[in-house]
Amino acid sequence: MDNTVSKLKALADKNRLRIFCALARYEELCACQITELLQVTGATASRHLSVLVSAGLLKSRKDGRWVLFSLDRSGSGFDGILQWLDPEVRTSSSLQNDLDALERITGLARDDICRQQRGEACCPIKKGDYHG
Amino acid sequence: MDNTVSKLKALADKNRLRIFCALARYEELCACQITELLQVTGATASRHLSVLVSAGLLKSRKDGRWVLFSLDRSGSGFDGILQWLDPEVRTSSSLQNDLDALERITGLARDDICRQQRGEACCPIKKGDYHG
DNA sequence: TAAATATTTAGTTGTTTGGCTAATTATAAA
DNA sequence: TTTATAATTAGCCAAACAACTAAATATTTA
Repeated sequence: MDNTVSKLKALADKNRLRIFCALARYEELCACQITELLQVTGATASRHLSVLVSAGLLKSRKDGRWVLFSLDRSGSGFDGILQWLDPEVRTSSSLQNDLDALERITGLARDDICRQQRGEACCPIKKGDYHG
Repeated sequence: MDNTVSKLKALADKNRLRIFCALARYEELCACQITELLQVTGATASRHLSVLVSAGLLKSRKDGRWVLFSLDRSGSGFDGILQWLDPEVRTSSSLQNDLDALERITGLARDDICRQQRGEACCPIKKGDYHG
């Protein structure tokens, strides 16, 4: 039962539910893509992701510098969760907005997302490129 | 979506999940029976119940002095919730304990439950009964 | 090996929450 | 109509939580 409460608590937050729904649509997303979707700091996104992983709803794997997250479908009752959430998701305009945003985000190179999150310009002048 | 988050928040508490599971088994329970089950004050039980009602998971009706609560099965996705929670409930020993407790509680007269909760003895001497 | 960088962890702050007691409301009984 | 009482609301406190910034960790590239 404590396990079930953990899962419910993990999903009972708007931003974490957005993450979960995003991953119901996109097989894998990295931390910086989630950060971009939620429009919060990387630290905040990371903490939300760790809550979902701890609850057994997400799993993660490392790919070089990036960490990729996906749904952990092995948990008991997982299909029930999806069956419950699916109709809610379909009818939520804010979650539809997220899907639009994700289409853009997944179309970008991850480096560019991170660069933008650091507040740098899109195409900074690299050392040696500027011959004034 | 806010609606969905409300439902998840409502269920994401141990005591509220216990209430929900109790009502999945017993068609109707009054506030004092829930209070007895959770072993909290009546005020606390009442607040938990109101959270569940506000989220659209429970409904209530008045029966004289008592208020009876039951699952509100009309909400969208309700079956999905039950399908998810059912296997979790079956395998939880603490929820099984609750079912045992409920068997006892539902076997008592509601007046007796309330009297006990007020800290009175089972069969108090009524005014005029004592001729010392 | 040194510098850059994606992610996580630590530490802080304001808000929410779950419990209690006391006061209030609504119904039943005397 | 007064008293008793089941339930709710108000007000309080400690614990949990979500967000941030800054520091640490791990990996890649120069």
